[in-house]
Amino acid sequence: MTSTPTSQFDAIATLEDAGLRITGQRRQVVAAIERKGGGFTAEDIAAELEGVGRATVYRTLKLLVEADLICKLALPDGTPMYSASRVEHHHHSVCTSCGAIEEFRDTTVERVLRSLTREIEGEIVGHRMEVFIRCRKCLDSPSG
Amino acid sequence: MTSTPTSQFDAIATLEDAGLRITGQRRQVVAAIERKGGGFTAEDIAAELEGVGRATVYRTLKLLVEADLICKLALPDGTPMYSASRVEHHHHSVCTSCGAIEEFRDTTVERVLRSLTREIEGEIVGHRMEVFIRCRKCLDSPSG
DNA sequence: CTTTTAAATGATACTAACTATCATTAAACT
DNA sequence: AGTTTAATGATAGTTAGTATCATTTAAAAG
Ligand SMILES: [Zn+2]
Ligand SMILES: [Zn+2]
Ligand SMILES: [Zn+2]
Ligand SMILES: [Zn+2]
Repeated sequence: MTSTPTSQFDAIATLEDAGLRITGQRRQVVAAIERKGGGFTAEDIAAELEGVGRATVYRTLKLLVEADLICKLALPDGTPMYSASRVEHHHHSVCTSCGAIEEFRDTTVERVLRSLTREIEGEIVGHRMEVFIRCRKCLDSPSG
Repeated sequence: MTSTPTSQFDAIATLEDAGLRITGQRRQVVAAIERKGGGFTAEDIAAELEGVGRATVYRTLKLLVEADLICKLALPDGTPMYSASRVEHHHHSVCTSCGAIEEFRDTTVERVLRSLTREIEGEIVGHRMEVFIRCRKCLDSPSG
């Protein structure tokens, strides 16, 4: 992995630039996200940060999603997951066995989007693409 | 729209072929889905079919998703929506203003998938792509 | 450095979208 | 028609949030 890890200062600075107050709780949520690797749930964060209320965790995650600092996505069954954004525009691979989430960038996806302009009625305002995988770790594990 | 509408007989026959019992409730859920156009929620169906229990509606929708007769997808904020499948493998356009869902097929998306095999660690088992739009109806409405 | 003030927090209650339990009902096979 | 077993529905429980509102606190003002 050669991408730069998300810096706490970046996330905090972005919130600050948006005119939001930098509270201890928001610092804690951002720090917890940085400690997570691939993907996490809101409840993961809430459980880890006993000193931060559940409502505040959800409120902060929503702010971070709106600021494009994290992504909210769904497993095939709809279970919501969050994932820290490390590169600007990206898509996700999600392991259906262990839930591991990785980002990937692929310009061919964007090229497809441009070709869809002809097929789709209306104005395209965004898109989402998820690739479901069995990750290397899960493939290599004894349970196959 | 030139695609063939989903036939109730198809859905019922598919469930039957899977060894499931054809109950009055399942017929009613399938019929309700056929009456819907673009997209619907589980609660839409439950509210419309007063004679069918909510649990049964959710159970039936799950069966139909598993049989690929309907798709479950999410609005940008994660709100789950269902949409009848009319063509075999497809993706969705979702209007972020009114929630209207349309299917589209695009072979270039599948070509992208093949190219991703080189970029993504692990074995690709599936994918999902949603294009968010403002539909013609919403663009043409007085509120812009 | 205090004071001010509006944003943020947390406890609580509530909602949405399911899921589990289990006694009762009814497909479908004989 | 009788038997069996899947399916149903009422109820309660779970997960992932959102709304309310009294209390706290960040940060701007003095
Ligand atoms: Zn895995
Ligand atoms: Zn993209
Ligand atoms: Zn619309
Ligand atoms: Zn596809």
